[in-house]
Amino acid sequence: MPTTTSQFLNGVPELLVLRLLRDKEMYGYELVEAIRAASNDNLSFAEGVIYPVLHALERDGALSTRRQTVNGRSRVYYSVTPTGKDRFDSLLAHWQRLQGTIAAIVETPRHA
Amino acid sequence: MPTTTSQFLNGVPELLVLRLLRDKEMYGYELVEAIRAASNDNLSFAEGVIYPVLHALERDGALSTRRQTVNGRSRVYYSVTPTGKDRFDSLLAHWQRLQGTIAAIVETPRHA
DNA sequence: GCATCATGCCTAGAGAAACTAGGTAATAAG
DNA sequence: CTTATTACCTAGTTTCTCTAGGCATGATGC
Repeated sequence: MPTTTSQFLNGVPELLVLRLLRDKEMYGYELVEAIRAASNDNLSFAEGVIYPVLHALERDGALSTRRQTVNGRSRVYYSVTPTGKDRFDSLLAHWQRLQGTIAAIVETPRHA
Repeated sequence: MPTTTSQFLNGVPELLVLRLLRDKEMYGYELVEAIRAASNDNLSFAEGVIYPVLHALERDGALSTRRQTVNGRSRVYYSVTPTGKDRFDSLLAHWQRLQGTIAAIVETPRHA
């Protein structure tokens, strides 16, 4: 059974990636730090989590890429496509709906 | 990639099972319906999801069982042990923390 | 000059969990 | 007498996070 840590995280990396990239394009390594910072160190997804998510989203047409070399290191900048925006909207709606449903159940004094 | 349905559900069955059983003991089949009802059909976990969760929680000492035959059909009633209550509390705290973190990020007008 | 660390990319394999798709059996309904 | 409902169960698939690496360049310390 789970260690009670790293629970509930299914789909969260994808949601956050789309959310942060919606504000501005970023490269993978930058995103890893951005998620940590935006969450006040509450959340920390390693590169091994983020890169596959980026690749999958790009494959699905939700992200587009642009390559650029800075200081001799090549970066891959990702930005959100219209498809990606739609995906984020529906993901977010889905999340909020779920969150509301669960809140209603756990906060009920007695079962309905 | 996911169909955007059935996302974010990691750990949710366990959370709801513990929550509903905290109010009153129930048997598996009943729980499946209870989750559907408590969520207004928003959530619907099949028996193939719920039964393994119940077995795992029992194995971990979070649930205790009582067998009873009603109308020739045998039911296995589950109730929450003190261990299970602790588990629910920490699971819930973990969920709420995550929920708050995500809410803060997605609701920020611009990235922090 | 040389080692170590930060930056920046990547993937393979493990592990965990939900989900599908069954199977068994008894009672109730048509 | 056939089908639906109740009630239990599990094996196998899928999907995803996570660990643990590998590769390469530039900066820092000694």
